[in-house]
Amino acid sequence: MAKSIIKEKDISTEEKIREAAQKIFTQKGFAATRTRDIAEEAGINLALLNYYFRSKEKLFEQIMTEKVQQLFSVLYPIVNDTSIKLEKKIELIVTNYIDMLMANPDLPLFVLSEVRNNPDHFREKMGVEKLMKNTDLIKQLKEKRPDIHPVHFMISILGMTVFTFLSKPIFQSAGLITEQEFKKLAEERKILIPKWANAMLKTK
Amino acid sequence: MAKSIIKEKDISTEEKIREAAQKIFTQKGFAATRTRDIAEEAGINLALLNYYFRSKEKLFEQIMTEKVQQLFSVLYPIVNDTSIKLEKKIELIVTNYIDMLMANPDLPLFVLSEVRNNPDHFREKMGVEKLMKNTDLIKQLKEKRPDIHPVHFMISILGMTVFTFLSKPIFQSAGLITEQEFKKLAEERKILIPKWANAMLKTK
DNA sequence: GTCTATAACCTGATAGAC
DNA sequence: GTCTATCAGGTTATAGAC
Repeated sequence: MAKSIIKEKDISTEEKIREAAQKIFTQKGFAATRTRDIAEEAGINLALLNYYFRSKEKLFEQIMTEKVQQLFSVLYPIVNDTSIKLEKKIELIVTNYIDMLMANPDLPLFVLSEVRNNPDHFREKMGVEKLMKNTDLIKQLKEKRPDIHPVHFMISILGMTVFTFLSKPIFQSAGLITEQEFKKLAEERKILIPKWANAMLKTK
Repeated sequence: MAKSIIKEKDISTEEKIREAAQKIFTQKGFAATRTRDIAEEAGINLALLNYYFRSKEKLFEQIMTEKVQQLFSVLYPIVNDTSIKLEKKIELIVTNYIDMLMANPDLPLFVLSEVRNNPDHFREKMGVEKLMKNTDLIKQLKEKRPDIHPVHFMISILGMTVFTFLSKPIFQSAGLITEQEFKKLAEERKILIPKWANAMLKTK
């Protein structure tokens, strides 16, 4: 009973550091991040970071593993659900992914960059195989279009979805789009991309 | 006449440094790159780098400007050629872009990362407006599909094209694709993406 | 657990000899 | 122009007081 007295808003120091690290690491990447920035963002002292996580590398590893999971876990429940037909699967993937990326716009660039800098290190952690090898989605794609390698559809659907967020800074810094307009654009793409994907599946 | 005696292979020290810098910067980004790495790659001494370029920042700026140009200049001649009809324009954009990215696979991630880290700094240098504002391509897209904002098509076509190379390290590190298979895949996409883009233009 | 002070190290840049 | 040696500044990590 005594334990329940602890207020919910009292997040532990460890958690404060973790959240600050998430923010800074995903924004600037490993190399450009200074542990001082994380400490300041967390509102604690630099020494505490090493007290809880031992090193910048160790802290980064935790965050990175978490973020990689976040990037892929949206897809796991969908790609293997045999009760959902192909068209609906694509729609779910796109809408769920756009929602997730609206909340975490820095995620793709962060993961792509850090994986590129250290490819073998994240081999097991990503579990792309669980997305691409023998899933129900892949089976459905092969059945519908035996003439085209399913990876082509995956790259195209995810490309149309993710590149929306990757190219955002380019369009924004060129003054071609406001934050408001981007939101509208992203919402529109929830409808457009599945429609287009279906058209792609039918092209002769 | 005397000048022609100089052998072609005698590239200047300045050029050696520039080429080494290109390689390392595009591979690792500004923050993760050490001037010592560049010097070593160029086969010269660290001091020479500062002798020729004054600072890491100045050297980076030169490379970055060059690389941004490289990334966009493929598109300029195509998007404004009024003698090429829409379908052919799309085909040219995709094939030229894939060829350029085959030779420079690190380019997109490098530019996207550095632009994000320093958005306002590259505003003028990129000239995305020259690609998106009042070009013949945009005009043709608007004419064909007045109901859909042309930026939707641009993001989708470039997304399908560029994401092929952005996701390459992911698929590779997962052991899902070899270098050989990737080459074949990229070649196939030169045909597939324009075909799909045309299908997208026709979807009701 | 949390802080201040500092050690140990790394990196960009320069001085000065050749 | 090119090198070696070194400085100056910044960053991670730790020691030690509270």
